[in-house]
Amino acid sequence: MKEVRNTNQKDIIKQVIMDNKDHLTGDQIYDKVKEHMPSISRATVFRNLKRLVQLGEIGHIEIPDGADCFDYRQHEHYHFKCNDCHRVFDTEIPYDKSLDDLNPKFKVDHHITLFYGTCSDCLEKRKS
Amino acid sequence: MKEVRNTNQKDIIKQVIMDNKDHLTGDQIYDKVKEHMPSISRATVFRNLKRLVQLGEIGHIEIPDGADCFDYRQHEHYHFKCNDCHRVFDTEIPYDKSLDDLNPKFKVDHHITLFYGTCSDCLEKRKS
DNA sequence: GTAACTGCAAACACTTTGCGAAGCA
DNA sequence: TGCTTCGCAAAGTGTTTGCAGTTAC
Repeated sequence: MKEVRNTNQKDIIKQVIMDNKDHLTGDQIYDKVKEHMPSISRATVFRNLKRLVQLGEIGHIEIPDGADCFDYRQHEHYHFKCNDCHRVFDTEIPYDKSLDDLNPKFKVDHHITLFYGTCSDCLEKRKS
Repeated sequence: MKEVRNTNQKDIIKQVIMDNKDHLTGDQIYDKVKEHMPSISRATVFRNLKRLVQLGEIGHIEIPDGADCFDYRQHEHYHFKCNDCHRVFDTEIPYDKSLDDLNPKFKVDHHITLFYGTCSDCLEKRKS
């Protein structure tokens, strides 16, 4: 088992994610972390995000088009992505683990569902 | 309305997708098309794939990690991606359009669901 | 004829990697 | 001390774009 060390940069990255209720991309996290530690490098952010996901300390949202997102939530849930502003939101739809067992051909580990459409903010903007 | 022209390269790209029952990435399609037309450029392949998707002539599978795939079928369905060989397969699970209406906060257009796990081929290989 | 399409190369967004230096246990 | 992590720059992957020349209608 590989030893895991605590570093300042890791703490700050974690803090940024915890403090932020949005879903941030790696790059957005990098920008925010740099406010607290201007010398940090992008590679360090991505490396730590990967480690934190593996440790189960943060959640990872896989997005087909564009950058993957990270959030503080642990339990699985579905997401919605706005085609206009490209932001990612949580949905209220409950995660249905039983779907994984519907496929006899594969040994399914988990699944993701992503809804596409227009968020309320962008619907508003479109009217005006 | 913009005029759409038929070109040789577009026909070949379409043919490659129709002939192939797998789910190919843009790059894989490029490789196959080049067998028939060595002078074709990658940009042309991607441009035509995009057009064909917009015209509804081919399907587009959005994959979070790695390259997007294209296939010949029109109707929506879910996919499975093997974590070992990274191939993408169709699932038998019926597309549930009604999920789109469960979210009052957003105007949902469509959704994708992607299952992750191990395909039967890779399960076999793992045993040996 | 003229708009759409092509090939090329360069740019792009996001992420990973190699390497020597720094720092935690 | 020794292994993890860091910062930097460079590479990698998948895709798009700008442009000048070519082609379909």
